[in-house]
Amino acid sequence: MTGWEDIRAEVLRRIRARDWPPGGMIPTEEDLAVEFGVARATVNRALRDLATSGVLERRRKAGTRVAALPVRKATLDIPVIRLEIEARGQSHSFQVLKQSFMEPPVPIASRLGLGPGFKLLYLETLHLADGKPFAHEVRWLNSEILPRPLPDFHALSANEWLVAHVAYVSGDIAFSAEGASPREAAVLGVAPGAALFVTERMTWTAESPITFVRLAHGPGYRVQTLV
Amino acid sequence: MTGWEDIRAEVLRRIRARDWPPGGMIPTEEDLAVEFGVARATVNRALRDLATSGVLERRRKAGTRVAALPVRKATLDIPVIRLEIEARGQSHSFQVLKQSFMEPPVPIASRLGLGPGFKLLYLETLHLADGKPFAHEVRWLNSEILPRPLPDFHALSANEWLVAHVAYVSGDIAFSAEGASPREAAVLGVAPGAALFVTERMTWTAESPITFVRLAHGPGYRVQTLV
DNA sequence: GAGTGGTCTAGACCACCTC
DNA sequence: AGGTGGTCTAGACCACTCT
Repeated sequence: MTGWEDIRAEVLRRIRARDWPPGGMIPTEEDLAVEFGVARATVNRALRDLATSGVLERRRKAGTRVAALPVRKATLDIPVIRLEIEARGQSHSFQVLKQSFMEPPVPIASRLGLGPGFKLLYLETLHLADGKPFAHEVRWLNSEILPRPLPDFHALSANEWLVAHVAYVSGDIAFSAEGASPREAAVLGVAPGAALFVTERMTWTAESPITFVRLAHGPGYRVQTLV
Repeated sequence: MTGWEDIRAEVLRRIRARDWPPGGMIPTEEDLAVEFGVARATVNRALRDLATSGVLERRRKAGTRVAALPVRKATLDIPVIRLEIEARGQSHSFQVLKQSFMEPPVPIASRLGLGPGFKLLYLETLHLADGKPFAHEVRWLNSEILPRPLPDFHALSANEWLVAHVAYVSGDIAFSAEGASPREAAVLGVAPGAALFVTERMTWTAESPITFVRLAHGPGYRVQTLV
């Protein structure tokens, strides 16, 4: 009954027990395969998993060592906002506060790699959980590459429409803390300057930017992870 | 020249091209292996990777489908604070502001699973980047399970000593935004109530809590990820 | 140059889940 | 009950990088 997860557990045990101290080398895959009586591929699977979570550092020829200063890798789930609210047992609704077609501010245009004069669809939305303000969303959409016809974003969340109708995208995410602007304060019902948790996302198709989203969450919002 | 990464790329291309739409089934591993002319294990590796990043959903017997509402999985690197500062080309230093042995506040004690009357080592530290305040750290250490002798934490960062001398640990991480307390404001040189980015970490050995850390970062701090 | 991890193969058995 | 993904094996070749 020796699977790769058993081997991973045993390796972790030895690291915790300091049989294999931080910064030290551990035996080769082949040695471990012999010791545990499994194929090398099974050991490889276990060690590879520990390397992707930052516990081990592996290099060809150099071998495998226990990470001295482990860069912990944490995995976060970034769910669709409706699911996030429903997972709390609350009901999700939203209001489109503003919709227009205009040139984005320079910082956003440059981050999307767009020249001056390029217009984007702008959407400002308030997300509500059980009718109470949950997050303020500002979104810039590259309408040129969106499939037609465009839906009525007052009736359908832009996020979910994109997920269902636009190709799977890659992108990056950033978290920060910012003081609430007067507008955000008014919309979210907090004091101006109150600490907001801000999530910024940029998404792309293979070649073109699709959307930039900024989500500002009110007090009490947490992003949590299990390591 | 067909490796599992090529297959992952081709599968992603088909999803992006909507050959395989969101929520739809894709062929079985065996079919794809035949089509691509590789072993099933190679296809499995590619699809497994896409499943862990949230693009695909897989179930035995049910098969593999394109995620309809993709819960994006983002991976964050949580480096040791010294490395984080040095990676910006700045130099790291720190000052221990306070050190004592006392009972923690109830919320922290309960989160660590400790009964009343249990005393912990308390450390309050200011981290500096190029001499300027970078982050304010509050740390509670379970001194009972620490190896002896304890070092002089004024000379050696508690974090790095722990990494080097205590068993590799598991734990969880949470991010939030909070207004600066008067003390944090004074120490970090910001206005009281200013938005701080807060990272809270709890770490454990197999059985016992080791430490609770709260890091408050000043304005401008971002946590970024590549998806 | 040589040793190490990275990957692939072809086949097999199993656990699980839908039918 | 049967089909699907999850995993393991034994062997092989390759890429990288340290010496």
